Amino acid sequence: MAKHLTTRSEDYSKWYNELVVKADLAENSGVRGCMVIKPYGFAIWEKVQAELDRMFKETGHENAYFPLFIPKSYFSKEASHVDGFAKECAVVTHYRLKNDEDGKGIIVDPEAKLEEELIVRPTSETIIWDTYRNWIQSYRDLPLLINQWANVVRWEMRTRLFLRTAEFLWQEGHTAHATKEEAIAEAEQMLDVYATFVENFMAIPVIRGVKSENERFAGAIETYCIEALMQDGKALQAGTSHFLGQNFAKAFDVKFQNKEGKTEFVWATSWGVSTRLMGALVMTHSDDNGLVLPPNLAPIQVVIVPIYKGIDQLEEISVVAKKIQSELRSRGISVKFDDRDTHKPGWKFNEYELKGVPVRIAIGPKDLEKGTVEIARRDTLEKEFLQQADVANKVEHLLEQIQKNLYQKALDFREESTYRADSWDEFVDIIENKGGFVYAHWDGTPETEEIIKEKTKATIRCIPLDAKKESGKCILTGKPSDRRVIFAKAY
RNA sequence: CGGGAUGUAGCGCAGUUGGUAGCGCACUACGUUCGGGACGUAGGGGUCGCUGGUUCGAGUCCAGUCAUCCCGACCA
Repeated sequence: MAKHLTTRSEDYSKWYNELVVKADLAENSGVRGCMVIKPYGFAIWEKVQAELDRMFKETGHENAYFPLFIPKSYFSKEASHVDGFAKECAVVTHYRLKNDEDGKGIIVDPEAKLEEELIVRPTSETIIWDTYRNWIQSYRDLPLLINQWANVVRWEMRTRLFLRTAEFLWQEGHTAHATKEEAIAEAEQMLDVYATFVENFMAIPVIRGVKSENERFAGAIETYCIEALMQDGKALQAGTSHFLGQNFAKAFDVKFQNKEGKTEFVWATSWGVSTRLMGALVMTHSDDNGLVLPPNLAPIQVVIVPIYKGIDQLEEISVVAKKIQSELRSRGISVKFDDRDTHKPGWKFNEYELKGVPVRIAIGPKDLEKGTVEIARRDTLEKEFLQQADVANKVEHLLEQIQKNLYQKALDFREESTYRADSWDEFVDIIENKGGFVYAHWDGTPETEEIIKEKTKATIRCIPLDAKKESGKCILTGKPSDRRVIFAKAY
């Protein structure tokens, strides 16, 4: 499983196994790439949800929920949108089962055919905009700032755990605005929310940019994105925010009266991040010992492992452990005291390393004598002894340090893996032999991008928002270009 | 949908020219252990993906079928 997810040295299966397994659906079901998220993995996702949700609300958004099923006809209303999703939709055609007359089990009742098929949402633009039509009449109803936490289904030809599963969890924001400027500002603001979250909480450095025409979301005028670089040198799109113009407003006839009494179409945005972020987390930080979780996202930030012989010694150690646990908890740190007597200390050390717990505290008989504990950090695997009285201060500080260190390490890696290419040969050499981000000039045409993709498998990840004007020549065609864009092989 | 591979215990795999279904990990019990995945002893667990064929006899040979994985095309 997950053999595609390789570091330079090893594959990620054991890391993933802590979080997720491939869904064990019935054989012959034909459902590929569904996943079961295990409790430990889901706890991380819940932290992602909680923090993002807080940030959405801080920027004025509200949550709502729309139906899973979308009537087929909704999809015919926005042409480019349906083009983008038509090939990967799960379609509900019947609503009833019955016993097979031959007694061979259950079959779909042919008489229970739906008059209009239902599409399991691959994304909710269509049903949401159809609903918004009735919610918006006046400029006073705007802006409409709504987010939905949901699951969606995309029947991909090929799936990859976390990165591209048939069903995945995500949030999708859909907003309506009175002016173009306001909608663009919203799309940019949400990109900023994503970037801030991913960098500060997930400790994953990202580049903010806009997509080229080829990579743009189906139905969008502009797609803003954050792009991250994984340890194997491939790029991963970590989040997108789209300025949809009036495309959906026109397709679904969503109009409002402005202050002058004139009728106008609204301006729209949509934005989303998914459980793919979990894949990014694994592929950014993990090492050969397992997961490495940034403290801000770790369901368990500190684990205390007692080392003991006999129940008497465990009781003595427990007194110290519980004191430390409550000290740390009073500072808002999540602490697990693992006093199971079913596993040995060495086994536990390995288990929590695999799970990526940022800080481990071990307390044994020697520590009881000396009033110390052993403290180990997951990111560097360094260990040291501390006086018990100093633990709370030290750990609080250490968690901050680990958070920063992980970000810095990832950033350093990205810098080392970022290149500038000025000729075609140079470009091909880097893409094929080194991987990473390549800043290069491009003539701005979809045709050129397509040729580069065919030849090297590299695509334009984004046109960075902070790109400086610089005149140069397209690496493929030699035509003039006024700034560099980022190329990479992507997941 | 093209190209390659694979389906045998919960997981990872072996199974020779056809002859009683195996190994490692995990699991259960008891004992000794416990500062980096302990050890011993005794156990439990399988219609060998499915269907059909050849044969006295099929995990093994043949045909079909289903599914999965990897590489492409498609995509967050």
